[in-house]
Amino acid sequence: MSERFDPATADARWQSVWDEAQSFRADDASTKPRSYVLEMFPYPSGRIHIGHVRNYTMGDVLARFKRMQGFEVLHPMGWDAFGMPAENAAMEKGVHPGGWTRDNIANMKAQLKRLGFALDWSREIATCEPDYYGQEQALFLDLYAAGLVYRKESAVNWDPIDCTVLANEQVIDGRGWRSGALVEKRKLNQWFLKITDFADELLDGLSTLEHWPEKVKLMQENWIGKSQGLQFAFQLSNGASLEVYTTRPDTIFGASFVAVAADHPVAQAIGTDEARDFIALCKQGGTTAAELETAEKLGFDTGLTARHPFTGADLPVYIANFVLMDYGTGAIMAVPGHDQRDFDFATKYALPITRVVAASAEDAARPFGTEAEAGDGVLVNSGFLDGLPVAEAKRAVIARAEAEGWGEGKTVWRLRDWGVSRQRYWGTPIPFVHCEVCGVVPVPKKQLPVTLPEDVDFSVPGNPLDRHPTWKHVDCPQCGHAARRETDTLDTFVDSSWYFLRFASQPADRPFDPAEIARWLPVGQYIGGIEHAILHLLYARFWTRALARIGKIEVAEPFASLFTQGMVTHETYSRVDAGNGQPIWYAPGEVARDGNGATLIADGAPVEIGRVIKMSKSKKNVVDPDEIVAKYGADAIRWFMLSDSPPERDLPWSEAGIEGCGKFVQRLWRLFGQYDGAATGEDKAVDRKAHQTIAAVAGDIESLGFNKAVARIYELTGVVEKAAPSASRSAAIKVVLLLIAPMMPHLAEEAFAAMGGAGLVADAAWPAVDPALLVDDEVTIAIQLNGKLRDTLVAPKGAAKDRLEAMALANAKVVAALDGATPKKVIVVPDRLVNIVV
RNA sequence: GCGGACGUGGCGGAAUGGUAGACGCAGGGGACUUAAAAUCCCUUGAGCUUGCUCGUGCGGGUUCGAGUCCCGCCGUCCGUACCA
Repeated sequence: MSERFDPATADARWQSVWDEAQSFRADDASTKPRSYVLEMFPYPSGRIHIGHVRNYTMGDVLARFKRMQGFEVLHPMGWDAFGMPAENAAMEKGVHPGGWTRDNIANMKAQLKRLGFALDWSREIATCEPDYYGQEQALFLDLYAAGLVYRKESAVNWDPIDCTVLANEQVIDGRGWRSGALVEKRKLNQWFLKITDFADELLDGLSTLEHWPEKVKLMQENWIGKSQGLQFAFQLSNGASLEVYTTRPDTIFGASFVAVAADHPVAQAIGTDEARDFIALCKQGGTTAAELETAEKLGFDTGLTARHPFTGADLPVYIANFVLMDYGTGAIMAVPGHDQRDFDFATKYALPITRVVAASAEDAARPFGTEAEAGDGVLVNSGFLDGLPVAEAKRAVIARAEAEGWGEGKTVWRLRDWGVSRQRYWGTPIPFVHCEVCGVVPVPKKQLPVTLPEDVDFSVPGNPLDRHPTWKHVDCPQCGHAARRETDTLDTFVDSSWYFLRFASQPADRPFDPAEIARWLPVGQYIGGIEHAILHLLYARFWTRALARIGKIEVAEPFASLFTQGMVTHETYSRVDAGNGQPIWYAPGEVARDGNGATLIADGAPVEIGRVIKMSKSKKNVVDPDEIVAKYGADAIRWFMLSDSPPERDLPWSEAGIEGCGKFVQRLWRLFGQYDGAATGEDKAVDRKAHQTIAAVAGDIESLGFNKAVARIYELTGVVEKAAPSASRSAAIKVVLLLIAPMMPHLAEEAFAAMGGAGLVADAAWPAVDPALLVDDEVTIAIQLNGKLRDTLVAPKGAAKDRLEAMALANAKVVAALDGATPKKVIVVPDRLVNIVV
């Protein structure tokens, strides 16, 4: 063997060996047990980011490990290729979104190949290609036929200068990012998917997802937001009635005003100039929840009153900017004492704040501080409800309302239907035609795909499809009259809601073959960022259930096991610009870093080391995976991605860290060079360590605890290095090679070949474990006095409690501490500790 | 605003309610070398009286025993429905 492992030649050599052998091609006809390992596919932004490397390395280790364990593994890769950045590039650089995207895909694919991922490239998908989005259009038509697609008015961010719809991301401090104009809400007729039809299923289904993180399930549960409440009608002073919904019917005696949303019919009907001005005021600003909820609470007194169903009091009716038309009925009864938004509003407009829930009946008159009290307690100042706990009072009010006929208990969901219309070019065209005679007409399936026109103009803001000279002019598929093609495209979340099905099966004439789907799905392990905890993962669950409901597939949940990985972060380097006081950021490559500080290479003067944050172009704290691979090899960067930080947490990138990984690659190479197949003699300690490590690492990989697996491999490596030559040692060297094979596959192949091994490590089996070698026969027992460690003793494993107690009581330190006294109590935990309480 | 998570040495972190700091990085000391690189060995939570005290964001609580469980704070991060 050569002295050093040379990734510059070895990496590419093994990558092409795997390619030619089609080592990672999933065989649909295989009789082996199957394992579908999937990482969230990337948006082709231009370059692979270190975060991608981390995500795909984790998936790769698992995929290779599953292969070693005898599974037929499906481990595919593709491109979430529609989206705004391509249009931005078109506007800024004058390139075509398609050309830009496809160039990026080519570059990023080459980058992924250099990292040696065990991917089945024969199943590669790009969502921007008609063979993918055409099938998506077919599925969309199926959902439409099943009544799960409809149109309704909905608000968007409108830039009044550019006359264009803005994404939330394009609204900065309430202004359009290019024009700087104050953004307003504008209503458009848009396409919706009936995800709310599945609210119950999506909620109940969470309990079947045993291998999902609890936090993600909890977030989805809260997002779906099932609540039981009371819907009831107030009689208004103008003779009309007003339906309101409340989740706190128990607090009804504390209602001091009623509020409606600005686009509620009651508000619209006021008709005075002042009311119109106020409603216009509510239209200012963007559509995000964060913006709506943090905006100053504003109200307009309509002059109407609403009669309280119990007290008969006349409550003022306000139009309020914090009431949402999309939730409940768009109107509320406001109880300032026990809801913070109502409290803020009542304080501002000097409305009464009444206590109706208190810790106890004696507490009924206690004044409020500066906040509402939303907590539990008993009802006070509430007539027939006095003394009841909150939950009972809720039931009592609902029962009374139903008995008297003015209201009913109702389940309401926070989840809203999914608006999928986007007024943009670079997305899946929505396959519909608007005909003056027939109305909205679906494009017949045989005319699919509806493809995007290539000749588009990005020189002015707005949707190029809308102003294209010919594309949108078509004949009605139904009556043949001149008609207009739908120019909205689908939300890119639709593209990512079924790609995992297309990976499993991709016939040319259908979206997928249900039989193949049944064989591969659900995905055994899905890995991606926590930022997708709600939207992407909920939409994908919804699509799967919707396709199941209409009989296309028989899968209920797409992802059996989910893992959310942390971000890759890096220190920031900056200096304050003397001129404008703004920081100037420097890239890691421009900076020389030692143990104490950092200096700018260009002038040798110090720069400030800032916080460790997510890598971002604006802060320049990015590193390019290609440069790292060129310098240290693919295995070193893969090893770094798995080391130290637990995979669900952030991983701070460091030069020192990657250098250490490069050194470890060489250290292993030297160890592998010491392999001697002819060595003889047994070394029980080495055997034991090797087998314990095999079992532990397998468990760690299975549970994606890569950092722990890495630590154990370091330990075993240290033990084997120090051991004297023996057959055990040689066997252990081979064990190390197989354990690191999923993580550092190039090194493993190169060393295996140099040892004279036959075949590929990529096809090797995971080493077998001898259970007899897993247990030690002696354990160290802690001796505690009052829970504090005083000494330890060595005892045979499984020693009886009274024997351990006797050994501990005979301990010199214990004898000294007791000084002849009898201990109050002795707690013995077998194989663990003896705690003597004095 | 709302929902969710996280917080342990100089740094990343380990620890079924049971010996806090495994393993790695960085630091200190040494070996090898003409020298350097590479490699190897030893050492490294803090304090002091050198065998004891204190130590897991802060304040309480439960327990024989709390990094771990409970209550209340503080800080940071993620999501918030048109970023992907």
